[in-house]
Amino acid sequence: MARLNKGALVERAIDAIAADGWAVARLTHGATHPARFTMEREGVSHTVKLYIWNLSHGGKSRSESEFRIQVTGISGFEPEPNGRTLILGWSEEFGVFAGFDVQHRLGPLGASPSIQITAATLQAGGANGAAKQDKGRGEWALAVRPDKVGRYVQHLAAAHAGELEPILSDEHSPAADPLASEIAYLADNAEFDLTVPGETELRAEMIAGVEGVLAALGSAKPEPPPQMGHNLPPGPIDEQPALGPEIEAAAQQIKSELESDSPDARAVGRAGAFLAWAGKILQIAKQEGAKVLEKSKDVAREYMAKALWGTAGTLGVMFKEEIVELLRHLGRSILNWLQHITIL
DNA sequence: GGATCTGGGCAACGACAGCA
DNA sequence: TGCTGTCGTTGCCCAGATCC
Repeated sequence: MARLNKGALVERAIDAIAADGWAVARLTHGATHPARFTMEREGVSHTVKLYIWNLSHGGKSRSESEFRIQVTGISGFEPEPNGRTLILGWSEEFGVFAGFDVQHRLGPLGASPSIQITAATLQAGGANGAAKQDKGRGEWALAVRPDKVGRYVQHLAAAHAGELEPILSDEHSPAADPLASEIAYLADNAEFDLTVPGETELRAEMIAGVEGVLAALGSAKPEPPPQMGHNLPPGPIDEQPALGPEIEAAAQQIKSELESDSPDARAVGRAGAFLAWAGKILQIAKQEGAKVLEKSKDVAREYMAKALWGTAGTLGVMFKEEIVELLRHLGRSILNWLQHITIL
């Protein structure tokens, strides 16, 4: 089986992440190993350390199903501080990456240690997008198709806890949105210190963002259905907004927490993750609506002039266009705040 | 500048140990 | 006994050094 040199292996992984919509900036170049890079998307940024080798069969004396990476050239794995650390193997044969959990590989290495994964896992990963294999002691090895690698990095901890749903869920799920995912991750996993300098300024920024959302919601009540004419669109324009009450409730909850003396950062984070995701869904609704409306430029112009859009059959949303940006901006503010108060 | 040599890195392979 | 993980050996490949 053809194998790739180190530079090509790093390139393969970075290309996969970039193809998923992440802006990748390399911090190391060529065949430097481990490679380091940053990946940024929609206000979410990760610094990543990448260890990667070719995935090869275990040998003639081994089970046919056994594949592995052989860890050479390093004396041990060093996790990226405040970032993600990937241990990958690339299989040209299966067209998937094998991913191993650095948290289980932090001890001293042998002379040429290997980490195994089965052909069945690799095959399932190629077929389904991702697959997991229980290696015991709470460790999960993964097989991840290149188009899912970006999502894998985003949900690294959950994936190696055996949860594939965030990697495999569809593009409308919260897990598919980096901003909502990162906020939710911090809300559920980080420890916070509200006494750090600068917290009050960031909190004030969030309150302003929440008030902006609430104000926009107040002025985005459904308008009377437009007259149906030969050039007016049919469909959801006359439907009631489905996400409006939930967005308003979440925004009010955040506002209430932030105005208290000791806000619950987890509650703010969870509500904030929902609002960020709601913004994403509205954005998708807008884009899908635009696709539909491409067939009639007159209709599209009229729609956009009213700054309204809708999605038939999914959410039935109908909002002013500015709400998308207000929700996403608020999401970024909440992420910034959570990161600021996270105890390292 | 091109050909050849050399050493290091790494993948391939196999032996062995531990464990269920 | 079979499976899995670790370790050592072998040989290939590549980059740098050297020579013509």
